[in-house]
Amino acid sequence: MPVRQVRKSHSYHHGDLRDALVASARAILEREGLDALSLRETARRAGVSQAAPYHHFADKQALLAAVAAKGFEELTAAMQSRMELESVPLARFTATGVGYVAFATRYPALFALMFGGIVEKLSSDPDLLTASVCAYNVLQDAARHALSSEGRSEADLPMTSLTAWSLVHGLSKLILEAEVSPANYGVKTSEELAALMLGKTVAGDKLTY
Amino acid sequence: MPVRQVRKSHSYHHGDLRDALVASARAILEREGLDALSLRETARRAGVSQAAPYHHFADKQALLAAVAAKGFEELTAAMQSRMELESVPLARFTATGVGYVAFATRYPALFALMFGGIVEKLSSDPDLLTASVCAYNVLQDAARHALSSEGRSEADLPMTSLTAWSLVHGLSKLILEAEVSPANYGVKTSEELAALMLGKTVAGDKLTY
DNA sequence: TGTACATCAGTGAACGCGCGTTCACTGATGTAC
DNA sequence: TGTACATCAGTGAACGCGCGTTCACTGATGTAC
Repeated sequence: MPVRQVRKSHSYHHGDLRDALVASARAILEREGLDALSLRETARRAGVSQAAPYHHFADKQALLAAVAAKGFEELTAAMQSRMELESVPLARFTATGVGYVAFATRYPALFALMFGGIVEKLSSDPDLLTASVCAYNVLQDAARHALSSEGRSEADLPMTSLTAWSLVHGLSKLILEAEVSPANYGVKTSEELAALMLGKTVAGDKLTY
Repeated sequence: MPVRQVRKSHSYHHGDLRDALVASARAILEREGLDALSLRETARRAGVSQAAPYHHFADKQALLAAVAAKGFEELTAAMQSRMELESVPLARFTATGVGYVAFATRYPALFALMFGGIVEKLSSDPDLLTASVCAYNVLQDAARHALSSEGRSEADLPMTSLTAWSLVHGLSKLILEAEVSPANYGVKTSEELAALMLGKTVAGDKLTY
């Protein structure tokens, strides 16, 4: 006997409305953008009345926080899966960056929600905080291994991580918001551009920052 | 005889409402943030009826575009004034980056307006396009001189500029939106953090990207 | 096994809100004669 | 120099809109007995 009822059709109760609302919000984000993301529209998409979400989220901000947390989980997975394609520490490190840019440019509105200052609860929502810290840790762990494989001091870790994060975060935002186009740099996709840029910061198998 | 009437008090006509509206919008941005920036509130602050702005701007977007254009002019000035404090090409280059971060973190909401995808007319408003291109040119010119002073090929210019831009843009956004704090890196201000980061990408008087 | 009942996830109507924009208007200005 | 008039930057009331949120409610569910 399942603890949680799963999607019984024609039932008065929904089954798993919370997840469905997060999914609806996500769908609106990707199809219509951030401006179109309202609680009412989210409820509409989930086939439920406008008041229903209040049984699962305290307010709109709480829904947004849940969507953002989901985004950070996916970002973590995107970075990890790229990293696992490589074996050399330095290549694994740059792969996390390529994964970051690939995720950002594939889900622009979600990325904007995660980093655009829209979610006010960043630090107060524990799930969201955890998810975002996890994502950062992927990058930082990869940086740690890269540094140690080059015999460099662990004292460099914070700045090396911050520099890498700035590079990929900045590139992502510039592609999304400042009309930077991979085509202007002789490549087709944003991940190729990220790989190209990160490659320039590596000289003779050595990390330059 | 002045072509344009300047601020006659108690006059029915305002004198220079267009500039006053841009200034009001700017003030709202800095004090209350982007969410509080409405056409009505802007008119209120300028001491004028809610319909008055329509004699100077086609719609809200046009006002936003004007504010953003002003922002790019100030960003250009901020980068230039930093650069002019230095004489060595490489130092002048990194100085533009420090100026960029200083501007971004001093005027967070304005910076968000300039780069947050809020202004839809980025490419269609010629003043805005010009202003943003000017800002980019400061950075690119500094990069060109830095490269040439090191005897490197001008072919590297696009990627070097993009890398520098990504670094400073990313750092700015991370400070503003991801709770990155200069204090965690042993410095007090965001410009010190920028200088520290950019310094790490320079090894033995050589640019590493 | 059957029934009473507490629980709680839904409903749908309503609230007040500030917004962007439009409209017919009016007062001030500068200019042609 | 004085006056008629075109121009245009203002006014203030009104429009419709979708929003977040609240409310009393109702139907479905699981459980104690």
